[in-house]
Amino acid sequence: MSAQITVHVAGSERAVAEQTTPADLFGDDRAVVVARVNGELRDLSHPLSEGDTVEPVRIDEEDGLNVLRHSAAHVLAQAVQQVNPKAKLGIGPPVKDGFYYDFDVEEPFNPDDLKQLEKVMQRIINEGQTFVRREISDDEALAELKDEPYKCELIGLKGGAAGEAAEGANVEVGGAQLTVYDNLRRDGTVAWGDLCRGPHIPSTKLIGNAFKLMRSAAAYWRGSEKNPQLQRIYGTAWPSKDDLKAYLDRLAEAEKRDHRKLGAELDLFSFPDEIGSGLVVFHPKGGVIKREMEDYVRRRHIEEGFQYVGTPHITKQGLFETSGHLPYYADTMFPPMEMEGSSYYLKAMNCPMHNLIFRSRGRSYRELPLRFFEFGSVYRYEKSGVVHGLTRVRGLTQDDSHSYVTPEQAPAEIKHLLSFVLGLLKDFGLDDYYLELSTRDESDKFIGSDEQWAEATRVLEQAATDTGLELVADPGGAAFYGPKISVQIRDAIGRTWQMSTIQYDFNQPAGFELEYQAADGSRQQPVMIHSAKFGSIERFFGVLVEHYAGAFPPWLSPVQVLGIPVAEEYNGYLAEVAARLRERGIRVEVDESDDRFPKKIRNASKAKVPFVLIAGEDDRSAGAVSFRYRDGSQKNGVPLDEAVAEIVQAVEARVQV
RNA sequence: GCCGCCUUAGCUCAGUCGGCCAGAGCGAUUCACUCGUAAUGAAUAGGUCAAGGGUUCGAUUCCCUUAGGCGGCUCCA
Repeated sequence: MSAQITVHVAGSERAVAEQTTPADLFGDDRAVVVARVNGELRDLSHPLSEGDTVEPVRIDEEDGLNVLRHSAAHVLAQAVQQVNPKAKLGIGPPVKDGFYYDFDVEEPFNPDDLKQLEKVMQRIINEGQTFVRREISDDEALAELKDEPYKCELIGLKGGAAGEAAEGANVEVGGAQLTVYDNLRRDGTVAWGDLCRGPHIPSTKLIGNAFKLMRSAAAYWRGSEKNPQLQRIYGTAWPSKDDLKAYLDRLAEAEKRDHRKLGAELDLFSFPDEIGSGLVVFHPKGGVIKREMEDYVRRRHIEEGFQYVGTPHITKQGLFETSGHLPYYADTMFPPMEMEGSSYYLKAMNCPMHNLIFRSRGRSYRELPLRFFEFGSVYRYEKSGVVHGLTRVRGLTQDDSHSYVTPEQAPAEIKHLLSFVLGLLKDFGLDDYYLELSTRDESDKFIGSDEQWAEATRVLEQAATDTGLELVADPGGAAFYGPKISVQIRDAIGRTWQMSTIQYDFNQPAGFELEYQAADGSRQQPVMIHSAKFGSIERFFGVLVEHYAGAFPPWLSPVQVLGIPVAEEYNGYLAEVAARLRERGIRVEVDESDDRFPKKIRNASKAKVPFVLIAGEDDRSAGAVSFRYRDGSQKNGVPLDEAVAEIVQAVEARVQV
């Protein structure tokens, strides 16, 4: 009988034999894949020491899923090197919903390769190989991995630098002690090994058949454009086949909401090649939605004390020199047009022009806060590979505003803007978002003094914290002239997009020598606060399409009411109904086509019209209509007055139906 | 911008291992049907197979270039 040690297991003390492992404690439960020992994740085979606190980690909790996916990434790498021994390993961390592994290979992977690799992976998984940890010195590792140049590079960077080496690199070389994980076959022979911090699941068997390779893509080594590109394979792995299926179903569902697909199906907008990449045209139905959005937001701005202004789409170069933009953004602006001895740029930001409006005459402290607002169309040369539907375009319209305030007024103005922004998002039914605070880092692209930055950041952070919303730090993400708060919203397939922004700017007022006369007669420099509520009307539009899956609330719906006669005989009656609705400002159409009744219902359904009004003999003789709602439910024989009131009410209240 | 994949009718997609007139469904148009809750039937029109160049007796098919799209990476005022 060996010596006893005392460990804390899931809250209670237990005396166990020396060399006891978490596997001994939790081995009966196959869902336990690793252990948390004194707060650190460990393999189930990790021998416990006196006084250790140990907890089981299940495969379906976050840490467990990450370990499962990381192990699946190892199996992928093993499969790749089995098929192509010349493939060099990059890194292979778990990511949201899956994992990836980067490889340096002569030929990029194609979809058939992925199918083949899945088969090889399945064989490895079925073999039930075990992951065995082995400590190794730096020199031994460099010798053992002499054919893996990327791993050797990581060894050189390990420790403090590993976190910066690449996103995910610290799963390979975590702390001071390097470790290798060997995959052992049932007979004890080593099938494969990889430099890795671990931990891993005990056996490849646990991956089961609940994994799938999703896609391949190139990725820069250690995330830098200057480095060579490796070939990345993305995969997903889940505790069970059902979980995998649920995930794939979720992806398919999200794809149906994709605004690019719905935009074409619902005839909202398109991107004609003839115009150019990233340049959208709104069709009449999309135009209705866009106009409703703009009308509402314009009205709200005016209610909040903004003055509507207008500025041109192009400007001479000097303006962007004064604003300080040109040195930073010239390469993301469309190249200039030469005319009459001047260089004219397409506008990429509105603020300099608003500054000129401010500067057009003397300003008094009594005018502050002075708030300018417009729908400003800007053009940005987005790289060809990043243009994406309505969410990343080259021509966009910002609902852009600039508040000119005294430094003392800034905190209140920021609070005012933030609550205005969040109120607007709520009016549009958006709720899946978080706040991000973008600040400066050590880079020299940021201008202004440390004190100015600290003050601006403090003011923004306070306002953001006061909302009580989730706040994520984004160091280095600030504009060159000042920090910003942004609202990040999630799209149908989980990508997040920056929408509203509020930026604190002490630099442009200096560049433009903006000033106002204070009460004591002195001349003072205002602070300007940039804010965009939708951010970009195009992007906001795209997010709305996905948020509602095309089934817009009535106030935004291109067609709010569609009348469907049971037979041609009732076209006239429905035309009268439509006229009454139209008097109340409702967008209403009557389907007088030759289609048969069920076909008309189907078309209305596909068009996601919020209110379908049906009329046949029963309805006409009663002076009524029958409602058919989007969910297929019915309300028959509704008297006309009531029907009109219900529809008008729903539109005015901006509710979803 | 980089890497990979893709581009056939308005839309979704077959097809051509290089060979007569390139197909379907939906949509559109016309005709018939007048119908009570997600597809009535028939006919017709619609394609320089993304564009340009090359190889070939012959290219929508193979090669190159360009444009556009998709998925990532990098970037994102």
